[in-house]
Amino acid sequence: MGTTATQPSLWDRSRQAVVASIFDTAMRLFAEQGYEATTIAQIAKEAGISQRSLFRYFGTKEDIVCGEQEELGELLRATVEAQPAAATPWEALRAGFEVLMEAHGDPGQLLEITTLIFHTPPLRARYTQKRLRWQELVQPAVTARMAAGEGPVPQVRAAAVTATVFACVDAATEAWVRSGGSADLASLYDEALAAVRG
Amino acid sequence: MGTTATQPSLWDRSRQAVVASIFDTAMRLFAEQGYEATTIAQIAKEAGISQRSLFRYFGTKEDIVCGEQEELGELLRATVEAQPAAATPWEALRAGFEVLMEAHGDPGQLLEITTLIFHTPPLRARYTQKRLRWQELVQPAVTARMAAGEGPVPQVRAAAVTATVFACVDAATEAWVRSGGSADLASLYDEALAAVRG
DNA sequence: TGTCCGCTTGGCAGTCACTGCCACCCGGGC
DNA sequence: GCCCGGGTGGCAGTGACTGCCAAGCGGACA
Repeated sequence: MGTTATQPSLWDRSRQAVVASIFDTAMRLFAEQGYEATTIAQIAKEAGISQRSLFRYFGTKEDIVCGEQEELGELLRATVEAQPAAATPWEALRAGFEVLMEAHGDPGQLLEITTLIFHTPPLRARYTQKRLRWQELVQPAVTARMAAGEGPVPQVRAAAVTATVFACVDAATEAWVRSGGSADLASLYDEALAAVRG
Repeated sequence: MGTTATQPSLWDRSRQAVVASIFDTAMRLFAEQGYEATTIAQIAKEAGISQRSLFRYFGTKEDIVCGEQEELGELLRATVEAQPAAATPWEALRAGFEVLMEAHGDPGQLLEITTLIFHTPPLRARYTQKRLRWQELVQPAVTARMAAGEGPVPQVRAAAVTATVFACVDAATEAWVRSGGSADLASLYDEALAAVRG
């Protein structure tokens, strides 16, 4: 997919507009009444769209909030694999997450989304499930970097390293949310990893 | 009766019997047709109980499989807190999981349950969600052990250590499932943690 | 023994997320 | 003017789950 730098295409444009409209409406309602108390019917109505069409844009209610993770996973994988061969898995993954953080435009909105996810159990479950997919995506790169100079790497070892990095990202994100977004996410991550590996 | 620890109470007994009957029926059907293709109505019918009552024993379909995690969390917390004060958080948590593994009677059934969970995304999401609760339970004990001799411990650090241990348990469990139960779970865990902290 | 009481149970109707199906509309090519 | 492909809405249905209420059942007690 890296080849086709997909142009806006006028058709995508309107699609993006509809998606954004649904998303904004939903986030407003979630903030006003809570996630569970807001029904799909209500979101569709206020966004001026049929319930049926809403499900064509977002497969599930959870995906209205957690949807964009899909694309970001690919970016993470590509970034990690693009790191210099000399980089350790830890360094490569850290670089990957650094890019992800920059990739998100509005930091205020990111905080809003993340806070909602971390305070809503079913959303957090979905979020974790998608991050599991990310782990599978970067696993090959991690395995390759761990194999440098030595024999084959047991899957457990690569899986453990990957999962640990994600666990630290999680701990850092939680602390970031708890701080109301005032703390520095990258510093929190470094402190988390230092506590583990230090 | 003599010791206050467990009161069979005759009433609990029949409850346990009903729970086991529902559980066995469900696991059989899940194995035959898959988790998603099996409906609550079908489980209730084959277990000879009304749908309404089934939901009184298991709040959700997922809890039929992931239900017993609730009680085990308390056992984990108690065990970790009961470790000698000199034990590091890593040692205390490892001891906790060791007890958990022994706590489960039938290892074959444990493998069956775990395999099902790891192969069914919504179940795995639920499972992860419950393990998050375990993390909250043991967090105080971890914090206390990290504070030994030093100043207050930032929450990120304790959360990172806890989450890392759980990540390694997860990696080990996945490898264990992949091996069909033939590998040794404790050894896999040790190897996972060594890959991270080594 | 009969009666009351608390607890469990089952059925029923309703909600909500989500899906399949089909009829409809709308812009562009011929 | 006609056709046609893709987006859209409505509608009925499924499956998980909940609230409500009436019925059963065992024990306590007179």
